[in-house]
Amino acid sequence: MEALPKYRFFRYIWFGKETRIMPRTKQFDEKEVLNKAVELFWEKGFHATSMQDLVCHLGINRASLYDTFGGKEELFKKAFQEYRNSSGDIVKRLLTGEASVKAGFEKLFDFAIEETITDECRKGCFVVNTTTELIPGDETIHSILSENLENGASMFASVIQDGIDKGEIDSSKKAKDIGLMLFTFYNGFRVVSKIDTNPEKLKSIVATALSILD
Amino acid sequence: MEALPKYRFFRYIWFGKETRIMPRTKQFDEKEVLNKAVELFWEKGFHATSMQDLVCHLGINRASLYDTFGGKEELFKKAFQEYRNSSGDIVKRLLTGEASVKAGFEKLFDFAIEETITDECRKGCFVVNTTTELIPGDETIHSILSENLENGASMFASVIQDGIDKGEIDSSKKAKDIGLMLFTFYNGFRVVSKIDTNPEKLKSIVATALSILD
DNA sequence: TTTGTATCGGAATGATTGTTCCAAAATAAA
DNA sequence: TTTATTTTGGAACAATCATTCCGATACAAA
Repeated sequence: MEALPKYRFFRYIWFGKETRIMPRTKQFDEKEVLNKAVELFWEKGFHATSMQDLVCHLGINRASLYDTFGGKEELFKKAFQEYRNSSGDIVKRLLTGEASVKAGFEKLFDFAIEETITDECRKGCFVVNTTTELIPGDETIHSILSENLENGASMFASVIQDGIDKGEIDSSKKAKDIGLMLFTFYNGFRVVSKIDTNPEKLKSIVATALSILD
Repeated sequence: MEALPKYRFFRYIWFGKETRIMPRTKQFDEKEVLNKAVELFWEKGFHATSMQDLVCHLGINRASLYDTFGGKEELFKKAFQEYRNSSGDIVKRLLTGEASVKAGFEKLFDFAIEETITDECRKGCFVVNTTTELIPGDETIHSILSENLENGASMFASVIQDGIDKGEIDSSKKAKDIGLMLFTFYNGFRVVSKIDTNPEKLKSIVATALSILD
């Protein structure tokens, strides 16, 4: 026998007026807890992270976790979205905040190197990790990643096109092609820098890749 | 109380002469079964592949699996080694079997594209997948991946150096730097081609990357 | 203060995890 | 054929998995 649905704020609906009674408030900051989930999924990936891990590290109760974020998959997707939002903003800021196109790309890769040497547990890039872990698999994630690829490559391309328009970059070059290529390279860079964190080596790799802009 | 070790071929050892008795032989081809394990781990990764999955797809018994390959981790490492051996051979053959350096790299990337459009389940590259899944984590795997990076990049570099020596590539270029950069790009290419399998798009990305050899 | 309801802590659930064990079948040498 | 020993199939195992449930607690509104 199936249970009846549990209606919240029963009296409010029943009497049709503002007699809603507010219960106990949440005892944690939802954003803060979500950021902790980001850290954990980012480091270990979806499958290797257990709900037990999350309960331990998030500092909130099991039931609160389910009530607030849904199940494991739902929480992962929220955490992933949170990461994409914040890291997307950072990438845009780094790339467009410099005097020249090349300086922008250098800033972006310097930031990735900084993250690599700072983060002693080598989490890499959450998006790249998720790409290799969850394709093939979840279709929702796949379409998010497709959109991300599209946006990232076209962001790269538009910055380069600006450089071409300003005469900063040779007009024989194709912004779209180079943008897509550098975005692809960026993905590889986040893979390789999980293996080898030597900053000089990483800087040299970046310099060689960015020579395509000269 | 700990169990005594089980000595195999007991009588042989005991009497010190060739009285060994041969038992029942294995009813499966070890190499064949290992290749099926490669397929499964390659597609799903280490954590998402269960022993139950393996028992189902390998077609051999649970006990045989443990007797022949050890536990899950041991089997994964053997499967991973098998993949590295065979794919390493392929990469070397593709890269060095052409008339020019650039043609070699084109062959290599064409092969990757072919694999991408042939394999409808988008497994990508087992090595790249393993890098992002198991770092941070297993130190044995990490050192194998370090060695792989070293070998791959220096193979790329030596091919390029040959091209420079033959006057095929401008002598102002540094083989080691370009080799490392292209190897990094290759990693990214295997990530991106999990998301987008459009062969024309992929070919265009490769062409742009390889323009560094001109 | 009373009241109703959401949060909380933790136990409970059933499914699945990796691994081990054992009796029965199989087989190469004696 | 007998013998010794491994392979094999499947049950059994304890641990862990994601999820649900429930009584106690806490709190905003009445």
